[in-house]
Amino acid sequence: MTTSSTFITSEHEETARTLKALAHPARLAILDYLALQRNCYCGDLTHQLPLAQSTVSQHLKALKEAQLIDGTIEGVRSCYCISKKGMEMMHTRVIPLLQRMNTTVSQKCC
Amino acid sequence: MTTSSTFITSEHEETARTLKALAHPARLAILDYLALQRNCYCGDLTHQLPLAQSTVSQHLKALKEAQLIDGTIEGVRSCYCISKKGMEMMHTRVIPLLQRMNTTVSQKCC
DNA sequence: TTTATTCATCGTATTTTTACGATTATTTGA
DNA sequence: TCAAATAATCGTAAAAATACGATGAATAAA
Repeated sequence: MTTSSTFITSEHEETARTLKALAHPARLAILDYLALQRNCYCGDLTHQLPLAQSTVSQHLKALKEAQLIDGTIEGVRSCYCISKKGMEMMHTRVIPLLQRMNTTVSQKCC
Repeated sequence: MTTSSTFITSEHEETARTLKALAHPARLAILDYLALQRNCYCGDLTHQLPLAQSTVSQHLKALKEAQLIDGTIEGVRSCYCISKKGMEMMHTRVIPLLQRMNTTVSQKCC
């Protein structure tokens, strides 16, 4: 399903990619933690989450590929934080799309 | 991953379920169409989307189970529309969670 | 009554996601 | 130099998502 028709736009495809990266309880928890703590290491998350280190690393990779977080190597560790660019995208693309679904809904329609 | 720890809250799990239902280009397109048209039948969508009728029906089911749309049988057809209740949940749960990720982001942090 | 229309559901194949342990690479500390 | 710590990556197994055609159930039209 990468076939973009006029009905399914590139906006739908791009937004769906971002939403897919967000759509996991562990990844939401990681983002919430980062929002609160400003930044953290992979190990911090591995201690908090009921998941193996390799799984946490994998979730971080997914968030990074979706440009929702940034990661920097600090010696032997990796420091992660919420991506400013990703948050901009969230406010310019994702949230507006979700909000415009509300426009014509006034009462029961069918 | 249904193990709710103190780190992964029920809010994260519930919101992830909603986001997962949203995280597909065809489903976003359906919701966008419903927001514009107010309501439509399964057949309308099947004509528009590059997908088989059974697949469209399956996507509609996913949206319905996530309480994002309502469906009513009208004779031989099924009429779908955006769920008022689902939109309320979007504004009280989903969007606030996405927005609070932005709070502590001011500049590059790692 | 018979036929056509519409849509949900079933069965199934394929792909993707999720999770884990093991391994590897890098860096720090002894 | 050698051992420990940290995190990424690899290989892999299991589960979930996605898509399709075929079928079935219900209604409407002939």
